[in-house]
Amino acid sequence: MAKPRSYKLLCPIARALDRIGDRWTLLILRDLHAGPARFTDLQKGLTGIAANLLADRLVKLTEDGLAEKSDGGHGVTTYRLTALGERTLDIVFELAVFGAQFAPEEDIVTPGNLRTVATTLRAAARRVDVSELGFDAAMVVDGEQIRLRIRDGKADVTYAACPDPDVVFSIGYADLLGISEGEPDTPDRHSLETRTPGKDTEFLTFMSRITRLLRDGDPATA
Amino acid sequence: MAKPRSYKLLCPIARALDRIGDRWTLLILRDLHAGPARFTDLQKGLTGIAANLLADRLVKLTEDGLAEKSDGGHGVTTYRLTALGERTLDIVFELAVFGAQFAPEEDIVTPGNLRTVATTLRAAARRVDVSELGFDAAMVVDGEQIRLRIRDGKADVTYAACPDPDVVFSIGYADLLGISEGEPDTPDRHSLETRTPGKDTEFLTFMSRITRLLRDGDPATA
DNA sequence: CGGGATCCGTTACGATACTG
DNA sequence: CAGTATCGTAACGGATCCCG
Repeated sequence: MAKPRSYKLLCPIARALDRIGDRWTLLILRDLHAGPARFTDLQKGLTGIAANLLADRLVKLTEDGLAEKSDGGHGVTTYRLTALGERTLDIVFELAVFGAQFAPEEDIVTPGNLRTVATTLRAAARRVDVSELGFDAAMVVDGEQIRLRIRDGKADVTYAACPDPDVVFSIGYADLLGISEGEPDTPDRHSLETRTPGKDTEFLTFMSRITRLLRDGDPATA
Repeated sequence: MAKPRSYKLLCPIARALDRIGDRWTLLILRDLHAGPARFTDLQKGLTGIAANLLADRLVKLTEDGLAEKSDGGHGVTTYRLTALGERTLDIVFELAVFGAQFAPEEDIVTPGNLRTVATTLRAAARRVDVSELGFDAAMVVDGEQIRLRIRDGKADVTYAACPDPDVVFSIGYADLLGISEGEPDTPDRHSLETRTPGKDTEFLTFMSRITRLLRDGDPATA
């Protein structure tokens, strides 16, 4: 890599932007927060970022110690965040809260996968109190599975299938976003299947805290 | 303005980046968080951003409702954040915490003013408990004045002179950053002048909370 | 002098094609 | 599948000029 543009300022904000301020970089981090991903997974989730750009960004993220190659098993290589890279989750979360205020463009392109949803949920879940909750939920958004595992006061959200879930929650992407941005939820916008009695209530409690946090941006009011 | 690049994604993170993801934009917001600024103030604080870029960015920020022109008095026009623009402070703060972990470049360029310092302090101050504190402090960093006004549980930090301060705290920019990033403070790195007896202790309490927050990124431990 | 607009060379981006 | 190579286009960066 030739040395890229840098602000060369002492300011910590500029130092951060030198690492993650390039176009696409924060969206790549967003998708990586959903769990390890292959090159092609990332390319799909980012709606057709040019392959050379994705390659460049992954090299830079690796050089800066935010991401690394890992063995995904079966001979495939995956990329995943390092401990340093994980620390961008708070930035990503604040961006999500801020961005939710704006109306989407007219001509939306739909992404090839919904890693983005898992990341937004993960970021929000880390900020709400789940101390009295415990369940495994499969969240099915437009047919794609997101695994929510709540236990011991910690929430783990990953873009992956959830084996043996307590509840299965199905919803469309547009409905989910709308609800988390303040639109009223109605029974026809989602379906909830309970496999372990009582866990549905816990799940709904969790979801209501998440959506309130995303709407208000402030854990204190959630 | 011709329509600029846009991710055109439904994802709230992408919607945020469509507004503030362009190069320089977040640094402009950073400087605006320190208070209303003239075109030239911004140009100085950003170490010589090209004038056309700054003009473009200000137009876009205005169109998107994040900033607006205002009358700075004496016939000068200034730019300031709107209520919507103010909401980027959490993003800027998370960037500062994240960026503080990285060593600065070898060949640093020094900015024409230290608005950046006021913003970082402002963002951090908003997250620490100041309920039992109350003072007006003039913070002099490399000769530039930052006003800290703490009262009624709220902290207001602005890049401006502070008339009649309770304490005057002087320090160099590099020292201030170093201390807030974990280096030990020593008496020779700063000077503290007390004009209202007792307020120096309050000020030092405040500063220790701020630096701990910036170092750890977590208010709970501060 | 502050607040830009214009011009132009350089760099980064984006789309497509191609390769191990 | 996981990238590399090429190339046209758009954005950036520096300089200069303009206007009140």
